[in-house]
Amino acid sequence: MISAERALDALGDPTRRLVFKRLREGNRSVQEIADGLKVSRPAVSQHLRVLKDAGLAVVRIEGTRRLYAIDTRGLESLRGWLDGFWDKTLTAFKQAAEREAAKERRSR
Amino acid sequence: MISAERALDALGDPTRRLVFKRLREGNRSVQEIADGLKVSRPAVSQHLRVLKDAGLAVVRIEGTRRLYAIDTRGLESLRGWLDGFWDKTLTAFKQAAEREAAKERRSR
DNA sequence: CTAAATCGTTAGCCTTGACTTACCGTAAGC
DNA sequence: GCTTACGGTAAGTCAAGGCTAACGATTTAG
Repeated sequence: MISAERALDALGDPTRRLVFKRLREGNRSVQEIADGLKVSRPAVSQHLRVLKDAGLAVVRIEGTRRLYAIDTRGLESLRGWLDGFWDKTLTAFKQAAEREAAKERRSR
Repeated sequence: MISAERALDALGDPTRRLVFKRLREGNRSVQEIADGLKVSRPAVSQHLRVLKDAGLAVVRIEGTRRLYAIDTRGLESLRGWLDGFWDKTLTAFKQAAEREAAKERRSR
């Protein structure tokens, strides 16, 4: 099971989001991902590890290269978290509105 | 305009997520939110400021109390970011698959 | 078999930011 | 007026983690 909270923690860093966005361009090596970014290759490597542990990235080893790509399970987990949060927010709003209405009736 | 990146930064902290979740219970004062959490009231106050700046919370002043609630605009921004990311990921996947297919045809 | 390329890992530095304590302003109640 | 409750802000501490530099393992090329 992939934790949405882990994914949120992972995406809470701006540089890591840049790395994550570059994963959309398909299977890329660490070097390719690091090029164009302002941080060193080891930094990118560490960010990729966090993304992988959070279920947001997958690796495929090809010779000495490691090709990273997006793991859609992390995105699905995030979407689920967001949907659930949205639902609970709406029901809470509805209940609050009903309480307000009841209070109105009592005071009238 | 509300930035989804700001929202992601804000939700990248576990304690802040706890504060955010408590906002679903309706209009709550800072003291009420802090009760049940393991951090002090000023800490909660700072978290609320970050959430507010990120478009995830709104305040309503009532006497000496400030009632915080969820700002749905932040959630909508997040959802938009996630949907856009999902779309671009899929199209990138599709393009990659087409490139793979073209390579297959060439090698045959 | 040697050399180069690729990437992970570790150590250490240093910045960021989460937290507490203390203080101050403000609004309501006596 | 005075007091009490509520909450934002400042100052300071401290741990988390992001970064670089150096090293090591593995694979491919020649």
